Amino acid sequence: MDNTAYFEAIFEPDLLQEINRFGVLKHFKEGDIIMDYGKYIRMMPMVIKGTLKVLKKDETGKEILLYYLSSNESCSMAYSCCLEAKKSEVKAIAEEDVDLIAIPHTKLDEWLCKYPSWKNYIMRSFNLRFLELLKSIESIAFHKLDDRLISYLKEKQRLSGSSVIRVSHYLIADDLATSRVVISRLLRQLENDGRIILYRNEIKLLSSFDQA
Amino acid sequence: MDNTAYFEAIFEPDLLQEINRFGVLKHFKEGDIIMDYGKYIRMMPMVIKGTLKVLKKDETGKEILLYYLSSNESCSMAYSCCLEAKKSEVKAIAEEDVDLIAIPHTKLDEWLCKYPSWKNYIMRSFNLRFLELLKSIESIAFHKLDDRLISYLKEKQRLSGSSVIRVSHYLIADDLATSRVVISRLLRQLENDGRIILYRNEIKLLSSFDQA
DNA sequence: TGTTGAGTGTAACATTTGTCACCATGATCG
DNA sequence: CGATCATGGTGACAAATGTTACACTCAACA
Repeated sequence: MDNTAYFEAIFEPDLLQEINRFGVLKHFKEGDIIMDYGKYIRMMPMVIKGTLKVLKKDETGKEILLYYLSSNESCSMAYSCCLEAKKSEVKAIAEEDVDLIAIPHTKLDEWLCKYPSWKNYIMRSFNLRFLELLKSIESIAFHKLDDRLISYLKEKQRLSGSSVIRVSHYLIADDLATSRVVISRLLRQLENDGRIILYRNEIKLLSSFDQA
Repeated sequence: MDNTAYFEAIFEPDLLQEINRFGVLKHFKEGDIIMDYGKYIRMMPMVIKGTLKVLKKDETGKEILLYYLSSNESCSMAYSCCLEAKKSEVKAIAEEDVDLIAIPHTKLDEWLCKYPSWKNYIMRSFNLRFLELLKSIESIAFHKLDDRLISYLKEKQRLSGSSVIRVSHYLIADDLATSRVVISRLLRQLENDGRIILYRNEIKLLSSFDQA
């Protein structure tokens, strides 16, 4: 196991041992479905490496991106579902290759009382999830598609660490719950404004992109 | 204190005593602001009586309704904020007269370990809040305004227990983050379809309203 | 080499939602 | 009674987004 430095910094040794003993290390490849609608949730995932995205769909099957989960983050929504063995309302897909530790829900509860650092971690995770969902609502409710597209591209840039983004117009349209034609139209506009350059399956953000 | 039967049913006597000792009973009148943007949160509210609504606003001040909180429900978003003494991202207004018990955050933590029924209550609350936010996202992202208006009216009907809803077009427009003219237009359409009757400050849902 | 499929550009049009302007009505209060 | 204000009805138009249809390019591959 690598990349656990963050956890070593915030958890006491006893807890780390328990995580090692009871947590189940899982690997997913880019595109793998980590959690799907309607499946029962019995574990909470802690992401060690990589990024996954969390989606919600409507009755007709159209999906929208809720947020990303990266290294050291957890999906506490999963935790709150464990209690009553609820079915999932969301889907999670590996955006890149992902390593995560799945913690069984019996331990989640036990550690809550036993380790203050665990309780803090969980509470911070709850708070982060709420904030992400609120951000998502704000974006959908108050911002026009062109703004949302720009935010989307910036987030991709941040996650990949590169200003060249490998993604098709179709995929963007799916994540923003609109159609490909609309996205192509807006991207073309951004290109005309000299903020990006479009290639096949690739978008290059220019230095002028960050304006406004 | 009245209307605490629900809590008596799910909490053990010891915990009820503690709630009585450390919880602060507060009253709000219809329209009172219970929590506002940017204020620090140090308590978690448990609603005893009445209904309050929770809003989020954008930079320009436009607000949108997130969800309602009614009897026996708690805002666990507040709880998760307590840990780091965060500022509120949302506003809460009394929809009708409200009685609630405010629990100081030190006790929140303490009881989590001490009383399993409290932990269950809190976890269920977290889960409910997540589900409400997801419902809100689904509504905004996937449904047209006419559907959202219908859902809004149904929710009002459910909360008031009456098919006569006292509300102005302006208020609906605020809650749905749109303009009065748009709402008036859609309501007129619903009236033409024979599903509602419009009066001043009042909307009557007909029996045909529940269709489709 | 030719075929196939995914990705993209683009026009034309429909629908939904937002905005502005103006008027009408009913409530309140001096 | 008359002034004022909140509420809501309506037309006209603008802007944003959705939809359909079709052409073109590129990569993969038989």
